[in-house]
Amino acid sequence: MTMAQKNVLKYIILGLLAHRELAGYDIKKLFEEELGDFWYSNHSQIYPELRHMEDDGLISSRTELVGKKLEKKFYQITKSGQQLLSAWMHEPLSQPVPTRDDFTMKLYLLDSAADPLTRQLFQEEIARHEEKYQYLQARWQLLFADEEARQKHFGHRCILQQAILREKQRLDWLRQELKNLPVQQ
Amino acid sequence: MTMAQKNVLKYIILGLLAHRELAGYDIKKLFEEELGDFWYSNHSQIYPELRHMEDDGLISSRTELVGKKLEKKFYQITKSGQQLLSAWMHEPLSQPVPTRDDFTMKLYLLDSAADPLTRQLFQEEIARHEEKYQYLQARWQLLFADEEARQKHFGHRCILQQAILREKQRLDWLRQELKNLPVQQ
DNA sequence: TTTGGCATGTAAGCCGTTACATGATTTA
DNA sequence: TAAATCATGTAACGGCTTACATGCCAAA
Repeated sequence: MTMAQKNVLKYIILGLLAHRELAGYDIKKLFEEELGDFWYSNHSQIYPELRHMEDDGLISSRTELVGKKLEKKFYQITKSGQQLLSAWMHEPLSQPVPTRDDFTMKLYLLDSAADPLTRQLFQEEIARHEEKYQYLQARWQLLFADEEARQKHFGHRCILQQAILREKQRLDWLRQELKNLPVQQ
Repeated sequence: MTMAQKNVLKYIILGLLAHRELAGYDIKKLFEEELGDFWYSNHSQIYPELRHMEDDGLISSRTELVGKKLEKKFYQITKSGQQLLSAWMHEPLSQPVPTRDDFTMKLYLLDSAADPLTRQLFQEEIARHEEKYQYLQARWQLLFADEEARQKHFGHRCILQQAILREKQRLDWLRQELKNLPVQQ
């Protein structure tokens, strides 16, 4: 009954192509550079998916020459693709999935707060999220420092801001818990 | 290089068995009732994994009769299993994976805050997280209402508390953003 | 001219979901 | 006695990762 993750990559690609035409490599780059914190797919998944979508008539393509021999294949969304994208955008959100986060699971499996591993685990998790927090803030500065940019790219601003807040909240909680751990000698 | 999620289920099972012996069905129940927000596996994955782990000598088993015919197979962790579990617990945490959350992706793909879909999306996401927030708080009341219980089950208390805070923070942010959306007529 | 990035592809395997399947036991 | 739950299993399939593979182009 749940349905869960039914080829979401397809809709992501449609959504990206709805803004402008892109080649497979461009999509790969978007995942690596701009979207990586929220969605990622390998090129080995992207290229076959694109051809499959073209077979289904959701997208069309044209080939452009880069240099003298290298061909770059740009894809455009079709009417049919736009309809499918719109249908997905209007579909109810799927149920939240388990976090499957290894820190969380290791923490759960610990017997007591006094276990030396506990402190180590918290410290490691803090370092991991501190790094991410810094990285996300740097991206915010880079992308949305000025008011003008904040007006454009509404969706992008939104999700980046939410990600930053999430990291901050998690760091606060982690540091609080670490402080309350029993001291070992 | 990344390694990421290398059969974590195996270690979860080892961690659970480190506390007490369990049958496959018990593990399934734990995922459904106690752990479902953080980890979940279907029984069709659990049972083959258990037999595989027994073949590898990580766990052993004994069979108990329920009623007159029904056999229940209890598994215990072995020395070898304890060693592997400990090694995993000491392993560095894996890198955070992309959220792959459909709300986040839909939001990113929206062109502007003025799109009627935006408001609808926020409202739906709020409802989704409100429900989860209520559910998690009910679980907290049920499990950790009294001080005594809070001392035991350290790990469980920790991750439940963090999950509640996470939902709360997300709800606050969602409501704030919704308030700031341009009004439509 | 060499190195790194551009550009696209195939294939194996793992993890997880869904569905199919069977039968016993307990509870209402 | 019927329905719900206990208890365990197999099989098909899809999504994602990893590895293998090829060749062109731009910049140092």
